[in-house]
Amino acid sequence: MIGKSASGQSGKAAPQTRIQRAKREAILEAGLTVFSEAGFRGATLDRIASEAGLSKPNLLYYYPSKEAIYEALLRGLLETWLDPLQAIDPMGEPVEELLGYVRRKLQMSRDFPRQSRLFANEIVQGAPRIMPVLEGELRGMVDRLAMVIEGWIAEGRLAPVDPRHLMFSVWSLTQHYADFDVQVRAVLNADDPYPGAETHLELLFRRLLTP
Amino acid sequence: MIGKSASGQSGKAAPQTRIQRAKREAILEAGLTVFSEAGFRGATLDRIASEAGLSKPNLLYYYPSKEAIYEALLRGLLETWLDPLQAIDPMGEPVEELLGYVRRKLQMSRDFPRQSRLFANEIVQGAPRIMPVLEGELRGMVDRLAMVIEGWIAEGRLAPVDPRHLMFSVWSLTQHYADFDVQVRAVLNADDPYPGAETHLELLFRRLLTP
DNA sequence: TTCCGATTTGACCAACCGGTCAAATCAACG
DNA sequence: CGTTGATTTGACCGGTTGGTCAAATCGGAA
Repeated sequence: MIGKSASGQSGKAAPQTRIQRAKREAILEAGLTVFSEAGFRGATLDRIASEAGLSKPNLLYYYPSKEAIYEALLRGLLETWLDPLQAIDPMGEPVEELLGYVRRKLQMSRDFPRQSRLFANEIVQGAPRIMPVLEGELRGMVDRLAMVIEGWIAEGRLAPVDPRHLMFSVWSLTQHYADFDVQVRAVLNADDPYPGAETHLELLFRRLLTP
Repeated sequence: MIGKSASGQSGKAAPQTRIQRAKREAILEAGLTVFSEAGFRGATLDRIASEAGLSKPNLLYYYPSKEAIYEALLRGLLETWLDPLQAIDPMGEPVEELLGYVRRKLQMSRDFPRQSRLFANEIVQGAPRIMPVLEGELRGMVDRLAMVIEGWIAEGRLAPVDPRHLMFSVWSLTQHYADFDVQVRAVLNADDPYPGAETHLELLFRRLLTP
C-alpha cells in the first residue's frame, strides 16, 4: 500500500499540501461544470478528468469515486446556498430585508448559474442525496424565518402572506433565471435578462409585501 | 425485409391499427415516467420496456431508438404545454385573464408533474433538442401576448409590468410546485402544497397586476 | 386448415463507463 | 547521488446499455 495518501477523506485532518488542495479544487471546478450540464448520471469521469487536465486514474487518486466528487460538490454548495437566508435581520425593516434577500439570490443566479443548475438537477430528480438536509437544516431555517415574518405581519409592518410560500416564490423566481437560462434568452432574443429581472422582481415583491 | 412496418415514422401516414396506437401510447406513458425521473441519459430502455410491459426488442419495434421515444414525448408535450397560453382572451378582463392563466398552469403542475419535470430536465440541461421550438413557436406566442399586455397597460386596465418577465414569473412560480416538489414537501412537512399555493399565487398576482 | 404478414423474443454485440492495478515518474531530502 | 514516498499513467476489467438479428409465434383472411 503506497499511494492513496491524498484520498484521506476520513481520518483526522490529513496534512493537505497546497498542491493537493489546488488539484482537488480543479477537480471540483470541472465537476461543477460537467455535473451541472449533464446531471449525475450524464456526467462521465473521462469528461471531468479532461476538463480538469488530469487522467482518469489520476482523478480517482484524489477522489475515490464519482459519487465522492458529487457529494463534495453538494456539501460545499449548500453552505453558500443557504447563506443569504442567514443574512436576513429580524431587527431590520421587513420589506427592505426581504428585498435584499431577493436581490442577493438573483445575484447568485447571475454569478453562479452552474451551482443553481446543479442544485436544480438534484432536486428535480428527487433529491436522492440531499433529502436529509432539506428535511433538517433547510426546514429548520425556514421555520425560524417563518416565525420572524409572522411577527412582522402581526406588527402590521408587512402585508399578510404565507411565509413558506413566500420563500418558494423567492427561490423559484430568482433561480429561474439561472436554471431556465436558455429559455429566458430564447424568449428575450438573447439579451441579458438580469437588468430587467431585477427591476421586475423589485416591483413584484414591493407590491406584494408592502402593507 | 419483413417487420419494421410499425415503425413507419416517415412516409405518408401509416395505417396505425388500434393495437399499434395502444402500444405506442403505453410506451410513451412509460417513457414519460422514466425520463422525467431520471433524465434522458439516466433512463434506460430496459426500464422503459419493463414499465410498458414489453421486451426491449419489442419496444424497439415500435420506436426505432431511445431518442425517438424522447422526441415523440417532447413533441406531444409542447402541444399541451403551450395550450393555456392560447386560452388567454385579448378581449377579456386583463387581470382575470392572467389570473386564469396562472390557475391553469398551477393545475397542470398538480395534475401533470411528470410532464413538467421532463420539460425542466430538458431546459436545465441546455435544451439540446427543443431549442428551435423555444426560439420559434414559443417566442412568437410570447411576442404576441406581450403586445396584448402592453395594450392593456396603455389602456390603464393593468399595472405597468414587463410582459416577458411577467411570463417568466408565471412559469417559474407555478412549475416550481411540480419540479421542486420534494423540496416543497420537505419544507411543508409533506402537506399538500396546492391549496396554499393557489391562494398565495392569487394574492401575489392580484397585487402585482391590479392597476 | 393453410398461409402470410405482423408481432414478439432470446441471444448476441460493440461501445461506453466506473473503477483497479502494477509499473513508471517525480520531487524532496539526506 | 540515492532513497523514499507521493504522484501519474497505460493497460485492463467487468458490468451496463443501446441496438441488431434471425428465428419463433401469433392472428386474421381465404
